[in-house]
Amino acid sequence: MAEELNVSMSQNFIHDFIDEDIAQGGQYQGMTVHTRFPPEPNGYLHIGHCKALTIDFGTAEKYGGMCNLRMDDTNPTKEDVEYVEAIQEDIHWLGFDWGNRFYYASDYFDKMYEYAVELIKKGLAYVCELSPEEFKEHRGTIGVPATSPYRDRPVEESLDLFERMKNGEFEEGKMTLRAKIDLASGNFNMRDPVIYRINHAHHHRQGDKWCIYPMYDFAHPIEDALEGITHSLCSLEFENHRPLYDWVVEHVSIPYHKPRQIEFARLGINHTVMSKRKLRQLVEEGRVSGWDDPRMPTLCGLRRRGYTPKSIRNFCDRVGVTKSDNTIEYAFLEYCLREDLNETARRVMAVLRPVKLVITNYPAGQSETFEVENNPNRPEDGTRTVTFSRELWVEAEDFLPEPIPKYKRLYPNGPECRLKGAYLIKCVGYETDDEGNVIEIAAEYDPDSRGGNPADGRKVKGATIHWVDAATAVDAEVRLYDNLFSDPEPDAAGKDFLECLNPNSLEVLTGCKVEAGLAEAQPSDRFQFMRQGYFCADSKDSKPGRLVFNRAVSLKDSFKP
RNA sequence: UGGGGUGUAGCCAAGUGGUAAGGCACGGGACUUUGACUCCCGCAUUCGCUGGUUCGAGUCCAGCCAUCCCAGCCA
Repeated sequence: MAEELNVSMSQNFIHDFIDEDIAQGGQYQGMTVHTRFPPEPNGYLHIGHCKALTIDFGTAEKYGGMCNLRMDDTNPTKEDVEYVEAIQEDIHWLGFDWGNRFYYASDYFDKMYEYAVELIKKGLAYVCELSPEEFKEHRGTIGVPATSPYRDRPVEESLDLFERMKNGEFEEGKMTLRAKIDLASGNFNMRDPVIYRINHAHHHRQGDKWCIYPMYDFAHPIEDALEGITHSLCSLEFENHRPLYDWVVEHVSIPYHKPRQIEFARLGINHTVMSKRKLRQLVEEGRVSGWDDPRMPTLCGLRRRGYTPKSIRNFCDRVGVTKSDNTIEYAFLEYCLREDLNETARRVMAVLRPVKLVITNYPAGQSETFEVENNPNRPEDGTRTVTFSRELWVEAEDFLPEPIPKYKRLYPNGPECRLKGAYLIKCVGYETDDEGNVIEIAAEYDPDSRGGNPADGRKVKGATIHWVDAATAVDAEVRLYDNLFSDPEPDAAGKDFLECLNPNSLEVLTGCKVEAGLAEAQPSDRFQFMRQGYFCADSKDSKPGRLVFNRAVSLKDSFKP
C-alpha cells in the first residue's frame, strides 16, 4: 500500500536516535524496531493524527519493523466503540495497515493491576486518601514540595486498601494509588503521581469488571513494554512525562525490555483547529453537521471535501519531523491535493456565475456534439461527449465590456477566443439590463474550426473559454461555506467552500463517473472540484472561481457570494 | 520568580567547525485547446541577541531575550 501511494519517509531526528540505539547495540540489541499508534477512542482522527500515523508506521517500515494499532482506552468515561470503528476505518482509508497487530490497552488491565501490587510490595506505591480538593492543597507549588499524610503507611495496609479499592468498597475520589517518587521534584509529574483512580464506570469493552482504572502515565509504558515496542513516539507535551515513563519501566518487572519514548512536535495548520476538544465542541454545539462536516480537519471531513489519501500522506511526509512548534500554511495542504488531483482527476466543465452567450451565426434549433478528453495527462481516461448549440452559458468574468490590461477573453472587437473543444468565436456585442448588468453576450463562430482547430491552422490570440450548452444544462444545488473554523469561531481569513448538495447529479452533469473530479486552479480564483461534489474555493478576493461541467450548472439562485 | 523544550526567509525545513539545500507562498517571463499544468528567472551577505574560543562559528562556550509545555483522580 505504501508503495502504491508512493510516499516515503525521509531521514529525521527520530531516525538519528534510533540509528544511535542500533549502533550502540544497547538495550534494543537483537530487537526489530517496533512502534505503535495509540489513539484514545474518544473522538475521530484528524489530519494531525495522520502526521503521527506517518511517523509511527513510517519509522517502523524504514527499519523493517512493525507498527501496532492500539486503542488507549484507560478512561471509560470518555470512550466509545463508535470511535474505535471510525478510527480503524480512517486509518485504512489512508492506506496504513496494522495487519493483525490490533490491541486494546484495556486487555492489559489484569497485568497492570499485578504490577501495581508489585510496586506497593516494593514500597514504591501507596494508597492515598486525600480527596481531590485536599490533593490540590497538598500538591505544593514551585519551590514548595507536595505532602501526603499517607505516604509512609505500611505496605500491608496499602495492599489491603488497594484490593478493596478494586473490589468496589470505596466511592470515587475517596482514595488513589500513588507512586512514591519525589514530592519535591521540579517536575510535578514526579510528585508522587496518581497511578490508579476509582471510577465506577462502565467500560466499553471490560463492562463492569473494573472500578479502578490505571492512569496514562502508569499504563502507557506497560502497554509499550508488553507489546515489545522499542520506540514509543509521541508528541511534545509528553516530554515532561518521560521521567515517569522511564521510572515505571524501571521499577516494574515487565518480562521484555525497556522501550524508549521520543517526542516530536505535533502538526499545526492555520485557518483551522487541531484539537480534539475543540472539534468535539463544534460537533456538540451543532456548529457543524458532524465529525465529517466538510469544514472539519478530521480525516472523514477531509475525505468528504475531496482530499485523497495520497495527498494527505504526502503532506504529512513533507511537513517534516522536528521538535519545534510549527504552523503549516493551509496553502501547502492545498498544493499537495492539487498535485495529486492534477494527475488523476477527470476534467469537466461547469459555470458558476453564468451569463448567456449567443452564437449569432449558428442556426437556431441546431445542435451537435463534441468529444472532449477527460484528462489531458491521461489519454487512457478517454473522452466525454458534450452538446453544443446556439445558446451557451459562460462564466460572467469571461466577458468585459471594456478590456483591462492583459485581458485575453471576450469583449467587443476583442481577440478570437476558443470555446474549449468546440469552435473559435469572436465577440460582436452584448446586452445589458436596466441597471447596466451584462445579461447577454453576442459572438460569431468560425464554422471551419470544429473541435477548436481552425482550418487554416492560425494561432488563437484569446483564451480558451469553458462553456456549457444552455439547452441541456443541469442545475446543481449548492451551499456556500464561508470558512473553516478556527478557535472555534469562524475564521474570517479562512477559505470558502462550495458544497454541491446533489452530488448524484455529478454523474449526469459530467457524463462520466466522477472519482476525484477536477482540479481547476487559476491564479486569481483557484477552484478544486473534488470527490463527492465539494468545491473548494481559495481566492484572494473571496470570490469563487470557476467550475466547468460539460453541461450547465446554473447557480444563479442558489449561489450568493 | 521551579522543571522541561524550541528559536535558520512570510510558512515549513536541511545543515553536526570550512564559507546558508529543498519545498510552499510570492514576483517576473516562456509555453499552453483549463489564465491550470510544465518550464525558466528572482526571492536570508546571514542563522533570536550579545560577547567569547578559532585561521575560520548557523554549528563550540557564556550570558541574555523570545516562545511553547507542566501544578487532571484526562490522554
